[in-house]
Amino acid sequence: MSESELSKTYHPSGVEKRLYQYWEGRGFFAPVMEKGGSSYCIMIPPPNVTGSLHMGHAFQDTIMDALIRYHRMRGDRTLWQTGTDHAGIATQMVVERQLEAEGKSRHDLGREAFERRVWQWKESSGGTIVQQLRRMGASCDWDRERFTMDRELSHAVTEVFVRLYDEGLIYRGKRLVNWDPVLRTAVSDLEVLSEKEEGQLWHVRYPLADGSGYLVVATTRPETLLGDTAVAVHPEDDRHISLIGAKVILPLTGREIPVIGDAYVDPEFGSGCVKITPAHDFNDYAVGERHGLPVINIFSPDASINENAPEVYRGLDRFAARKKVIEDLEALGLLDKVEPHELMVPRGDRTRAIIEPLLTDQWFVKAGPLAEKAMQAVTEGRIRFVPAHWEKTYFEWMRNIQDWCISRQIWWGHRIPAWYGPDGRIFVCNCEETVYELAAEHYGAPVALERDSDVLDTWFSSALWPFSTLGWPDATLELETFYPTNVLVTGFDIIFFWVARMIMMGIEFTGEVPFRDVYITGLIRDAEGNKMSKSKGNILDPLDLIDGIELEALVAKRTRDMMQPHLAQRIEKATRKEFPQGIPAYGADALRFTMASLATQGRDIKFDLGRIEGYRNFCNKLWNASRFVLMNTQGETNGPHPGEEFMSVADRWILAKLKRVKVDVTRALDEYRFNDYAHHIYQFLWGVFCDWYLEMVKPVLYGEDVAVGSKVAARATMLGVLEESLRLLHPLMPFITEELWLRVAPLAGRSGESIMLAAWPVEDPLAAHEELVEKEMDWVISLVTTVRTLRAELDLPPGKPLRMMVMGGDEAVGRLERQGRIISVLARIESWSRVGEAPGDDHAVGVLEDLRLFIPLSGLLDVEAEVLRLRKGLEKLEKELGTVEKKLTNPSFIERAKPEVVEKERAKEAELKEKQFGLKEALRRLEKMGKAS
RNA sequence: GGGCGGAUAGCUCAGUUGGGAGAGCAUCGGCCUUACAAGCCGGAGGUCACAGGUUCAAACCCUGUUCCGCCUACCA
Repeated sequence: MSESELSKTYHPSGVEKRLYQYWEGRGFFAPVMEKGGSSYCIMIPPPNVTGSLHMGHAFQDTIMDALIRYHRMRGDRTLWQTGTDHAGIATQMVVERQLEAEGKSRHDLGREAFERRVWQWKESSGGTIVQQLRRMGASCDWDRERFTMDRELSHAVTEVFVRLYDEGLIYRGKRLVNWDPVLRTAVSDLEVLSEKEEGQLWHVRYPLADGSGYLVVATTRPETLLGDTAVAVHPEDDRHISLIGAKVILPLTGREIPVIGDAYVDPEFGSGCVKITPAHDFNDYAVGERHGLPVINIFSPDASINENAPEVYRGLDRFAARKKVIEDLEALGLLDKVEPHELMVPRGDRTRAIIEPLLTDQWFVKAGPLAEKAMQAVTEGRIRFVPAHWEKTYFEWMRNIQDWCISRQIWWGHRIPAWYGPDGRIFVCNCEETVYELAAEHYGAPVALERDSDVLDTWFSSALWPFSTLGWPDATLELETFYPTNVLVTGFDIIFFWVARMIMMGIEFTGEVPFRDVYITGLIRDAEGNKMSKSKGNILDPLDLIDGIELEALVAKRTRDMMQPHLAQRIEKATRKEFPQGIPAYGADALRFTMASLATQGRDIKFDLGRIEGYRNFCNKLWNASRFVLMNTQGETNGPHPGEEFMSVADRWILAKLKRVKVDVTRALDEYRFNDYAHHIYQFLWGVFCDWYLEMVKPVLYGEDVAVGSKVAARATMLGVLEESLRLLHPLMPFITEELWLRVAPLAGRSGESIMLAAWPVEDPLAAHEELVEKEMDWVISLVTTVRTLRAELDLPPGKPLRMMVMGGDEAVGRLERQGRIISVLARIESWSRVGEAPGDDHAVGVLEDLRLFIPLSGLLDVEAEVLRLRKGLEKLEKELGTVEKKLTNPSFIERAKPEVVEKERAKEAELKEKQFGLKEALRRLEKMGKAS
């Protein structure tokens, strides 16, 4: 490849798709099963098949891919198991909406045809998110992609259901459950979101049956009055205690219901009397059980009033019924008063419909025994949360765990493997043929069975994901190799939905935890800290950050398909203001690097476009540094290495720094400190390699009097360091590192088809002589910086060569002598000389440790300004010296602090004093001079 | 009500076992220096929310307070 192929700036669009196709086509993502040694596996949290990639995915996928690529490079048998989730309710809703557009309902099709239709939809439109994952550079093993409705996974689901049923851990029962009247299905309590809303509190008079007056009860849901079966008061409430046992007439129905005493009532609230509706409130249900109250269900599955209510209300929707009940009460003079009242309203997370507690037959998983073992796994350290504090959340929920309602009254999902005999007897079996045999055996003759029409909660199959995808219940090689998996990367919002349930199921069915570590990520928010949501119009699409998007397209995208069209205008305005130029294409690597650099443990993330721009620039920096290296090595002799004696101190120094960054980066990855990983490699490549080393190497490369061996050594070092750095960066920036590595590696004497298959750099500790080299060059850098600062402060043109005089100890002067060439180039020192005493005319003074620098200004020195500058420096220094001396004069510090700390302070004091002396000396002379003139 | 988290530079945030307050962005000054203006060089900027305590030493440990988030349960 010729250097002309590297453009002056990095253009990710020309690189990413090509390289991804290369990797995928060559099968680089699949684990090498024959290989021995350790294995490494991550299960992707299967995204909804209906979904598209959002920032949360981009974040988590970056982290997973970085870990996967890192371990693959370390030589582990590495599997990133991918796939999607059938998302029962969401998917059914999507397809029903399509049918609706054709003027049909799912009932017109019938169950089987509807299921076929969903499969069709899945084949044609379900692949969006997995294609988007590829754009992120995700190195999942696509040949092993799974879908929770696949035959093998469905088999695992049935198997688990049957075993749990046989163990008595699954049961069917009539219970009050959360009912979504729009979907007409039960949902679990986790799928209900309660939010504060403005409502009203109606105070209703309930006449006493003996005609002696009335009680007032307050309610936020007057329509449920029709199902009341008691009025409760607190048993120690003096105002009402005499009424316990009395009867009241339930308005509008004429039913007589008792007044009961129950400590559930808060005497302080309202009138101290509560209406009890066991069929439509979870608390009331409990009260009803305690007092043996009848349960009157007044709602149909669509939440309209049923035949248990007086005829005038029947068929009314619950909101219409409320209106009529209020009107009727008012007409009867039974409405005492109405107050505004803030209350928590439960809504379905999919439909936003108000959830209704409803008494129905459902299937439940008995959670207690499973939770017990799942908690143990964490207390015993077999599972570790990162950051650790999330285990508190986990325990909190596990301790209060409720039985899990797993049946859903929808069509899309795993059908419950239960059949009912003619007498209602339940047969649960993993095989449809066998179940008829079982029934025949039971009844003594073949009978017709009816299969339960419900399907299972999607999370039921997700809970099995870590082992069902590996072939369970068969004892497969994959299961043996990769289970338990190493780490689960996910958001805290599904710790309950998914993480806890995977742990319960994993332990129950494999005897092993499903994963060792759980890395919990924060939530990605917008720049203002708001949650990203369609209705707020503040969503950023990861693909738009990669590819860029024009303003008009962005506006159109954000305002399309709005649930509340009136918000569109505001969103458009905000979008135009925030992105007046649209969004530029930053590339996948910049996005990934940004995600990692923001991934600090245990905090939400405000996504800042400034960051991604900065990391796009970093890509460009790396690109150009590589361009520089290639320009200076292509067609040149870069090896064999001529031997250590030809290596410059700069060469040795950069190798020492590389050793350090290898250790830092590896540790950061091992500890899930992705921000540290990003920071260290960024700092090394930009702040050390580019800013210093490449500048130091230029005089060697370009110098005419430099030995050939030195030039070869410099080129070899430059190539070697770049090549290893690319490998260190690869897990985070797969594309640009591959593109560069394929050109750099051969020059560095490495071969290989891909950087993703290259070995992770070996870490080894710094030797003593390397630390000395490091120290010397660090000192050189300080010196160069001191001169540059002097220049800037004295307004000396950056390009103007300077003469310099120095006064100081032998070590400093020795360093100066050894590194004179580098210093003269980097600091633009034309010549320097050592002097025994400070020069007598006007010189600017700089101090570095015990070394004093004098820059002659040939009559240009502004004495007053110089005095001011030095005083300022002195002031700052003496402040620092003060705190150090305070410590050292404190006897208890000397006595009680660790010796190395005391030593450090002493050294610091000495260093500061040297510098103080230098500055004072300079000031004294200047002030004398000032007076003289 | 219960639980969890947060408050550090103008902004967004790091800060590992207690031991010299950091980064990026923004800002100011100077540079088109032969890899890179998506760049280079330099500077300024902090009462680590507040009040106590422990310690030779506290951004960090303990107690309390204020404010801000999130989760969870709710008073009908």
